Amino acid sequence: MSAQPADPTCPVARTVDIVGDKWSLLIIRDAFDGIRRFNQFQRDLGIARNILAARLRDLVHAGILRVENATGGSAYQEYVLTDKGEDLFDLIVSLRQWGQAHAFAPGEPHSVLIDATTGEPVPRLSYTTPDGGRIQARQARVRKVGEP
Amino acid sequence: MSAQPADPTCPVARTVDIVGDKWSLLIIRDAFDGIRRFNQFQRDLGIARNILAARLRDLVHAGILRVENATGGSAYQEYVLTDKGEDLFDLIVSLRQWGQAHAFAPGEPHSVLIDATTGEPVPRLSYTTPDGGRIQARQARVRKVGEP
DNA sequence: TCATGCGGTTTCGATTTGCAACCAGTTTGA
DNA sequence: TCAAACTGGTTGCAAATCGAAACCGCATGA
Repeated sequence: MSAQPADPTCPVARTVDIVGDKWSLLIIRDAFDGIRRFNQFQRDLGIARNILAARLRDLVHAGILRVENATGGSAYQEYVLTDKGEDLFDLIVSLRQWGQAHAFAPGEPHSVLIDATTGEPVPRLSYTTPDGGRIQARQARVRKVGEP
Repeated sequence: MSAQPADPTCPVARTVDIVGDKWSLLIIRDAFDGIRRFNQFQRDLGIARNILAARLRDLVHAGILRVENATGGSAYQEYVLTDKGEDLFDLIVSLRQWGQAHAFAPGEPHSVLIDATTGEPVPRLSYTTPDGGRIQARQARVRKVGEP
C-alpha cells in the first residue's frame, strides 16, 4: 500500500499497510458475504473497474484472496478468501459493531449479522481472553520492541 | 471520506467511510498509545503536516477526537479520544491481532499488547457473545435491510 | 451466428497526496 | 530580556492516485 510502513515493528501499521484502504476493506466484506466474481464486486461496490482490478491483484498478492476456477465448469474465475483472509473476520466484525453503535441515527435501519444456525441476530460481541476476561482500552498498553 | 457510501445501510461501509483510511487508523492507534499533540503525531507517523491537519479536523468533526486545552497550563491544545473514539479499541485490537498472526515472519520482533495491571502480554483474543459463545465466519451471515 | 456477459486494460481529466517553505504565537534558556 | 527554538498549523506546487469511460479479446447462450 505504501512505500515505507509508518512503524515497521507495529502490527497495527503492518495490517493497515495491507488492508487499510476503503476499497480493500469493502472487498473483503463482500467476500465474506459470498461475493466471488469480478463483476459482482464491481456492481455491488460501484468501484471503478481499474481500481477493482488493482485491489484484487494486491489482495491476491498479499495472500488474502486466491483465484479459483469458477464452480460449474465455467471457464471464468472466482476470488475466494484464503485462510489468512478468513482470519480478517474479526476485523470486519469490529467495523460492523462500531458502525452499528455509532454511525446510525436511532431507529435508522441497517443490515445485521445473523447466526446462520439459529437465525437470530448476533448479539453485541466483545473481546475476551481465553479465560473469559474482557479487555478494555484503559487496562492495556503497548510494549514496543526493545522495551523491558 | 467519500461522497456516497458504497452501501448506506451497511454498518461496515459507514465505518469504513469514517475511519477506513491508513492515516486515520494510525492516528487513532497513536491516540490509544497516549499521543495527544499535533507535533507528536507528526513525528511519530512521519505524515505530511497538511494531511495530518486535515485528518485531525475530520476525526474531530466525526466526534472521534476532541480538542482540549493542554494539561499543565500550556496555551497549546491536545487531541484526545472521545467515548465514541474509545469504542474503536476493539477495531485497533483486531488490526493488531491479525498483523501479529499474519504480517510478521516467525520470530520477527514486533510490539505487543500488555495488560497494564498484570504486566503480562494480552493473550490471543476472540470475539464472544455475552453467553460465552464464539462467533466465526462460517456460522454468520448478513441480513440486509428489508430481508426477512 | 450473433448478441451479450465476463474480466480486465488503456486513456485521460480530476482529486488527493506529500514535500517544502512559510507564518504567527508560545515557550525556553542563557 | 531577548533570541532561539518549538507550536500548530497554512500555502503552493509537483507527483501519485483515483475515477469514468471507452475499448478489447474471449466465453457463453439463444
